[in-house]
Amino acid sequence: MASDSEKTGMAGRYEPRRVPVQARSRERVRRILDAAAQLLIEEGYGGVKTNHIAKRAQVPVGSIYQFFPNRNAIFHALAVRYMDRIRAILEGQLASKAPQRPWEDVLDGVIDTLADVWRSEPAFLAVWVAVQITPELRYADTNYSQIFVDELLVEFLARNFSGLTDDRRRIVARVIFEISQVLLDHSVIHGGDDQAAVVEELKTVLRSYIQTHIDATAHSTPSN
Amino acid sequence: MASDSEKTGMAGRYEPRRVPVQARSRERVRRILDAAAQLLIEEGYGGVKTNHIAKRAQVPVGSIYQFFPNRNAIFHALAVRYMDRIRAILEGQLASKAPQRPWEDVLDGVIDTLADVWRSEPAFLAVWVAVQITPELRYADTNYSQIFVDELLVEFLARNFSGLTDDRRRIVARVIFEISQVLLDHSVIHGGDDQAAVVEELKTVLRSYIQTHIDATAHSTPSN
Amino acid sequence: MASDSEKTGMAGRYEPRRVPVQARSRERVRRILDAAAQLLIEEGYGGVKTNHIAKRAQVPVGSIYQFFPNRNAIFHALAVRYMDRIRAILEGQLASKAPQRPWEDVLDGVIDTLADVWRSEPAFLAVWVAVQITPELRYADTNYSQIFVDELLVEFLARNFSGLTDDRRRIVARVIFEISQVLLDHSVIHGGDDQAAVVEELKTVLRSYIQTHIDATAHSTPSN
Amino acid sequence: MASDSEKTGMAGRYEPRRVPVQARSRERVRRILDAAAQLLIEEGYGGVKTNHIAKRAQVPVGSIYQFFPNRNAIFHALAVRYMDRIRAILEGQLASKAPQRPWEDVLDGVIDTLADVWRSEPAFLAVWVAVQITPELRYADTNYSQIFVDELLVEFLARNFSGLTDDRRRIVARVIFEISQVLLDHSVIHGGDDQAAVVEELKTVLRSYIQTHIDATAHSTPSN
DNA sequence: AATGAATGAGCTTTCATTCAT
DNA sequence: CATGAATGAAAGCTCATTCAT
Repeated sequence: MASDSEKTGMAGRYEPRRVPVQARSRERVRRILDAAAQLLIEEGYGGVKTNHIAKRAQVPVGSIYQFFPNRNAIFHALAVRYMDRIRAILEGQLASKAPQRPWEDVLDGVIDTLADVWRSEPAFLAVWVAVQITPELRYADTNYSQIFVDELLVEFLARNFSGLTDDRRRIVARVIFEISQVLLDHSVIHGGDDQAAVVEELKTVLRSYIQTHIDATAHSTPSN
Repeated sequence: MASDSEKTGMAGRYEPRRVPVQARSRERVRRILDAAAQLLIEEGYGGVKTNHIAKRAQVPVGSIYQFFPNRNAIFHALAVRYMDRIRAILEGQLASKAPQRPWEDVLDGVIDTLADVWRSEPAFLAVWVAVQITPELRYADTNYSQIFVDELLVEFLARNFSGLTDDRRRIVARVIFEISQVLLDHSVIHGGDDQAAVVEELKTVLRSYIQTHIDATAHSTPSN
Repeated sequence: MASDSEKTGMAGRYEPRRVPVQARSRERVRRILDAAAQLLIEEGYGGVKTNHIAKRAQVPVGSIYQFFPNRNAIFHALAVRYMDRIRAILEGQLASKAPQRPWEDVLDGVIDTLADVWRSEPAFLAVWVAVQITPELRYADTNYSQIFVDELLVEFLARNFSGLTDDRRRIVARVIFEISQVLLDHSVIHGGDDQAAVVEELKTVLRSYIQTHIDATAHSTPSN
Repeated sequence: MASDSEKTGMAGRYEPRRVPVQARSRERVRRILDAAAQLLIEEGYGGVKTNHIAKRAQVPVGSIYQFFPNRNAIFHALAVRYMDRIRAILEGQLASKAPQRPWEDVLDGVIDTLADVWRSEPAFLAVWVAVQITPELRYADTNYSQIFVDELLVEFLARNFSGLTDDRRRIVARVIFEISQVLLDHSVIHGGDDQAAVVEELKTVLRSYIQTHIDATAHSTPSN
C-alpha cells in the first residue's frame, strides 16, 4: 500500500533507508535523534553538522547514513518523533473512552499536558522551527500532522457538538492545532514570567472559539 | 523614532552598512530585497545564496556587501520592510482617529487587509519563517514587532475596554498578533479552497477571544 | 600451464582467495562476475560499487570477499574469463589442425566469430576498458593476453609464412591483436549502420597488412 | 548556434563554467590542466583528487570549480586540449597547401610527428585512458574527435583518391584514426626496444590498407 | 564607490572492507 | 562458512566574504 507521501511527488526524500529492528539499532537511531535535537537547541539549525551529530551520538557518521538518506531526513524524523508524542497525548486525552468529562475540562487538560512537554523539552520548539527551513520539509511535516489532527481532533469535535459539516470541522480542528502550536512556542520563547499566563490565554482562546461555534450551531439549528 | 537595534542590546549585527541616499542606490537595495524575497519563496532559507540574490537582482555581489554587513542582514531588512507595512496597516486602521466604529468592524477590516497582503505577497510568509531560524534574527525581529504591537494593538485594546492591567493587555495583544500570523500563514500555505474560510475563522477566533475578555472585565468591574 | 600471475612479478594481488569447487560456490562466482559485467556496461568502471554487484548478483557482500581479495580482482577475473573465451576461439580456428584452408579465409572466419562475440556481449568491451584503467590491472592483463597471442597468433603466422624473425613476428602478432580489439570495440560503440562495415574494414586492414609482409618476405627471400 | 554536444542529451555536463579570458585566468586553467595531466601519469585516474590538482597547480580548489563544473570536466578538457594538438598536426600536414608530395610520404610524416608527441608526452596516453572511464566522457570525446577526423582526414582521402563514397570515406578515416591511436599507445606502453618498430608497423598497416582501397577503386572504376 | 574573481575552511556523503554473529 | 551491519578515512564540492583592480 502506497504511503501518503509517495503520492505527493514532493516526498520520499526523507524516508528512512533502513528501519532499525534489532534493539541495538533502535538504540542507535534514538541516540542519533537525541544528539540532533540537543544540537538543534544549542546551535540552531545551521549549527547541526552531521559529524557533530555522530560524535555526540557516539556513532560513526556512516551509521547515520544507514538509517537516513540525508541530513534533512534527520530533522524530518525528529519532527515525526515529536509529532508522535503529541499524537499520543491527544489520543490519551481526547479519545472517547472518558466520555463524561465536559469538553472544557478535557481541553484544559490537553493544553496543560502539552505545555508541560513544551516546557520540559526545548527540542520541541527547536524542531518545529528547523522543519520550516526547506519547503519540502515543511510540506512533509504538515502532511504528517494533518493525519492525526484529522483523526483525533476532528473526531473529538464531532463527538462534542454535531452542528458542523465535516469540511468545516477539519478547518476548525486545524485552526485549533495551529493556534496551540504558536502559543505554546511563544510561551516558551518569551518564557520568563509570562509563560504560564500565555498558556492560560491559550485555553481562553480555544474555549471561547469553540464555544462560539457551539452557540452558532445551537442557534442555527434550534430544533436540536 | 529610535531604530530597533538601539533597543535590543544585541544590535548592530544586521544594521545596514550604508544607508542608500541616491536614487540609484535605493533602487539597488530594493532590487536586492525583492530578489531575496523571491528566492526565499522558491528555495527556502537554506537555499538562498548571496550570489543568487546578486544575479537575480542584477547587481554585483560586492554591492550587497556595500549595504548589508552579512547574509542575515538581508533577511533582517526584509523582515523590517514587511513589518513596516504591517505597522502602516495597523496604524491606518487601529489608530484613534476613527473612533466611532465598533471594534468588531475595525478588527474585521484589519484582518481583511492583512489577508490581502499575505495573499498577494507570498514572501511575507517566507520572510517570517526565515527570521525564526537564526536565533539572533528571531530575537531582533520579535523585538521590533513587539514595539508596534505595544504601540498600536495595546493602545487599541486600551481604548476599547479598560478593564485589564497593562501587563495583561500586552499579553493579550501579543496573543492576537501571533494567532493572526499563523492563521494568515496557514491560509496561504494551504491555499486552495479553504483560504477564505481560514481567514473567517481567524476573525471568529479573535472576536470571541476579545469578547471573552470584555465580558470577564465587565463582571470583575461591575461599576462599568 | 602456469597462471599469468606467476609470471608477472606483480602477482598475487588479484588472485582468487579461494577457488570455488562446490557447485554452489561456482554458481556464486559466476553470478558475481555476470553482475559486475552488467554493471560495467551500465555505469562504467567508476560506477561499479561492490555493494551493487552483491545486490545484483543476489549474494551478500561478504561472499564477494570470500572469492576475491578486493574490488579490482573482480575486474581481473572478468578479463581473464573473457580472454579465455577469445583464446578458445583462436585456438579452435587458428590451430594447426585445419591446415589446408588459405590464411585469408581463416582470418576472416576468426574475425567474424569475434565480431559475433563482441556484438552479443557488450561487456567484452567494457571489461577491456576497465582493465586499462588501473595500471596494475593493465599490466597483469596485457601479460595474460600476450601469452596466448604469442602462442596462437605467432604460431599461426609462423606456419603461414616463414620469412620473419621471431621477434618481428611477435610484434606483428601484437599489432594484429591490438587492431582487432579497437576496431571490434569501435564497431560496437558506434553500433548503428556501420557496424558490419567496420568489421569488413578490419578484415581488409589485416589482410592487406599481412599480405604486405608476405610480399616483403618473398622479395627478401626469393629462394622461397 | 547550438554546439554539437548540446544536441546529444548526453553532454553539457562538462562544459566549462567560465571561459578564462584574461591572461592570468588562462594561465590558471593551464596550470590546472598541467597538474591534472601530471597526476594522471603518476597516480592513474583513481589517484587524481581535486585537492591534489589544486595543490599541485598552486591554486585554491575553489578556482578549479570556477572553470570546471566537476572533476570529470577536467579530464574532458584535458582530452580536448590534446585532441586539439592532434588536430593542429593533422591540419599542418594533411592540408591541401602541400599538394605535391606523394600520400605515402605525407602519411609517414604525420605518423612520425605523432609518435614524437606520444613519446614526449606520456600524458597523452594517460588522458586517453582516463577518458574511457565514464560512458559519458567517452561519448563526449569521440564526438569531439569525430569532427576533425571528418574535416581533415576525410578531406585528405578525398583529395588523394576519389573512388569512394562519402560514407565509406568517413569509415576509412575513422579506422585509420583508431588504428593510429592504439598502436601509438601500444608503442609507448610496451615501449622498450620495440617502440620504434611498432611505429614502423603502424606506417605499414596504414599504407597497405590505403593502397588496397586505391587498388580496389582503380579496378572497380577502370575508366577513371 | 563599484566590481566579481578569488579564496579555502569545512561541509555532506560515499563505499571498500571487516568481523561479530 | 556465511552474513550484512558497521566503520571512518577521505573525496568532491560549496559559498559567504574579501579586496585588488
